[in-house]
Amino acid sequence: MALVEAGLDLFEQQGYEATTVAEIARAAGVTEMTFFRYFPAKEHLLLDDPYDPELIAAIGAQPITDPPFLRAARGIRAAWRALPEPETPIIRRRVRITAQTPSLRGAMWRSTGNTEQAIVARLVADGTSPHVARVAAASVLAALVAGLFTWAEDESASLADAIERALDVIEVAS
Amino acid sequence: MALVEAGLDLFEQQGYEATTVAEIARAAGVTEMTFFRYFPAKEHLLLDDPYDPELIAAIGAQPITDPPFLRAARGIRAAWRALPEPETPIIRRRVRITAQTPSLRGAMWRSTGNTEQAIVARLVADGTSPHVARVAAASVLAALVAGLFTWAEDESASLADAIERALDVIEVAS
DNA sequence: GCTTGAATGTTAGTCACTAACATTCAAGCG
DNA sequence: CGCTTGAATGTTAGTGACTAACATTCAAGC
Repeated sequence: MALVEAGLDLFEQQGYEATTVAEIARAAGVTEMTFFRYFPAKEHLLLDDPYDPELIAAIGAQPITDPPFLRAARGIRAAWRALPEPETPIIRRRVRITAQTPSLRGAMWRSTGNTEQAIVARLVADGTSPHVARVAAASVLAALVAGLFTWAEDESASLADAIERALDVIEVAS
Repeated sequence: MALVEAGLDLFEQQGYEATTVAEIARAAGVTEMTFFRYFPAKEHLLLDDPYDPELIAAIGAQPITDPPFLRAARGIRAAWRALPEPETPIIRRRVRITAQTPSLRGAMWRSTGNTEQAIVARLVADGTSPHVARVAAASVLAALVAGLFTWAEDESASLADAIERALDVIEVAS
């Protein structure tokens, strides 16, 4: 989509906040109104939601004898290992812009809400108490996001490696 | 401050998004402009930033032989144990509204950015690599926030206990 | 050729937030 | 006691994200 192209270019040149939706629309040869028909908000040019179903399944497949926090971390690890490396160049640009823009970091966190809910539901269904599940889900997702952000800024790393290394940090007991 | 009172009341009655800054100002007998002189944004009625210095010191005091993730978690635990229980009723109302409003959850995450930076800096100064430090800080803070949210909705718990229980979840190796 | 439906445009409005300028009013000083 | 000054507040006008109602274009498909 031309809007994504235009948006990424402008964000990189001028910064996210300094770039106007009208500007992006104009650069894509289209009206502001049209922008909002494709994306519900400016931030959705950059935020895409990921692979929930695989993630949840992988968490469910962890040995139930492990504590919930470890099941969540190892589930995410397994799910990412199984995933094909996606078209990283665009993703990297998006994540990099997100990592550098405070308001987008917040938006990203908000947008992982669904994933968080899903992980909590999975853990609770396996017998974990809700408040434990919430902490485990939030904390593991935070690690994942931190890994993503680091990856975006470090040109040399592969996505899969970055995620694995992030999970290593929190799986202290492994 | 009358604005905080008015804001909390209105948010609880109508929800955060449905409440207008002008409304809050009017309820406090003041102008919209005045609101923005006291708070840089609507969300700052609810978000206050906490006890960074104590936190950082406590993390620095952990035995350097522990992995960074554990040092961060145990530092936060120690810092909170040492803190007096603050005027919880208002804090609980604020956190509850925040927990229930997606955009505020995002804002909260963004506003912990400073704390996160500070923790990262402390860990890095103690010899941890930046990317490991980032993951540890993000993940531990996520657990803390999740604990806060759970506490806000569970009338029976004490703040300190809620935090301790949240940290228990991620300190699997303890 | 005509109809219909999807994509796009237009206009007008709301709300958060900013900037420039004006007003009030209560010390504090000569 | 009048004057000055400075802080708190108000006024006006604007920008930018986003919404809603309505109009237009235009390319199938009959």
